[in-house]
Amino acid sequence: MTTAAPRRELLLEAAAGLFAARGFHAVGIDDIGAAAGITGPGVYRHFASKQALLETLVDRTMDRMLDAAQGRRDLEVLVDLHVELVVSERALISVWVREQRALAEEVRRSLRGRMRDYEQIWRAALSPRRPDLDSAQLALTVGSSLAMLNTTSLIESPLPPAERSAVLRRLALATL
Amino acid sequence: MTTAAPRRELLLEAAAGLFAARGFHAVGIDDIGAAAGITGPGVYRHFASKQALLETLVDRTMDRMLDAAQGRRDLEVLVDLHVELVVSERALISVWVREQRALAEEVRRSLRGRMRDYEQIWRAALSPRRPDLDSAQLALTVGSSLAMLNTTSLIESPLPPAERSAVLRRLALATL
DNA sequence: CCTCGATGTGAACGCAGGCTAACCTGCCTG
DNA sequence: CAGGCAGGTTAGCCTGCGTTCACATCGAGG
Repeated sequence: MTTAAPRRELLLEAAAGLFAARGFHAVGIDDIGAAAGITGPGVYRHFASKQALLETLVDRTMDRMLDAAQGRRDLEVLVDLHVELVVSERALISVWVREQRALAEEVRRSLRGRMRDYEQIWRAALSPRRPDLDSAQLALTVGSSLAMLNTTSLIESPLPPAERSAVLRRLALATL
Repeated sequence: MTTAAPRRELLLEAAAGLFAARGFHAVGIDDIGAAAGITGPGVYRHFASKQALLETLVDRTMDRMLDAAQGRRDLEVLVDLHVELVVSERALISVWVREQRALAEEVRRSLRGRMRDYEQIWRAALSPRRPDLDSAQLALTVGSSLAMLNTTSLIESPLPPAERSAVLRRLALATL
């Protein structure tokens, strides 16, 4: 039924859910293992450490953002792609947004670099539309818009996903 | 010069700065004490626990939001007040936004209730301007706008504070 | 003075929790 | 069929850290 999924993937899903719900530090290795159907120490057959699990999650999320946006020049397409990611992968986004501080400094640096690349794609798509903004204002605007999408996706709402997406899209375009 | 401030206030300031920079769990009691000029155990002369420190910080932030907004009916005034708070108290906002999960469930519940009150004030000010939105859309819009202000205030930017405020204000009004 | 409460200190306790060690099992392969 | 790697298990180590304890200091009143 559910899982032809190899254990490693199960662990990543379990960890994403738990980290999103309770926060990295509040989740124990035993919790993660149990949620994936094994005991705590078994996790170390698949990941070198609890931190490595978090790194993998955050890295993958960043990969997905960059892969999707790579080469796109149309701002509305970029918004749609980001909205799509953000509503369909709430747990990953939550972890990505809130738990970066739990990473080693070196990993965070590389991550910030890649995030800069991502924002650069957005800025390039935005700047022709907004000749009124200088580069610092452009950067802050893009950063805000993304921050809004990321954190808004975590808000509970009775609206069905399709309508949520529509609202998010409208809000993002309004800020841009 | 610096400190006629009683120790208790020093501790709160120190804790706010440290929690904002490193996160609640990554900060030790000894760090907090040291940053306020005493040793770790000395903290317990002023607060019952590390959690109590966090509670006080978060509670105060919520108080300030509610007090400022109480009775206001003009949306632009509400935006200005929030922007003002958010740019002048980055550490408090950072803690308030990111560390609520570290609180006991009971405290979080009460906090969510007060946050609902705060958003209710915003919704009341927004709804006459946006008859096109139903109540769920209104709620999500307000939530997004606030989420954007809160998290954007944490973004590093070369812009001077006054200009940052102006950008934030413009962005918030654009979403509303 | 003497005491007493407020405030701080160094030492130590206890426990949670990440991680390692030692061992078992079963499947795949030569 | 033998052997070995992949992937689990249980028990336990060990460190970090929040918290408590017993004791100093010191300014204020009686």
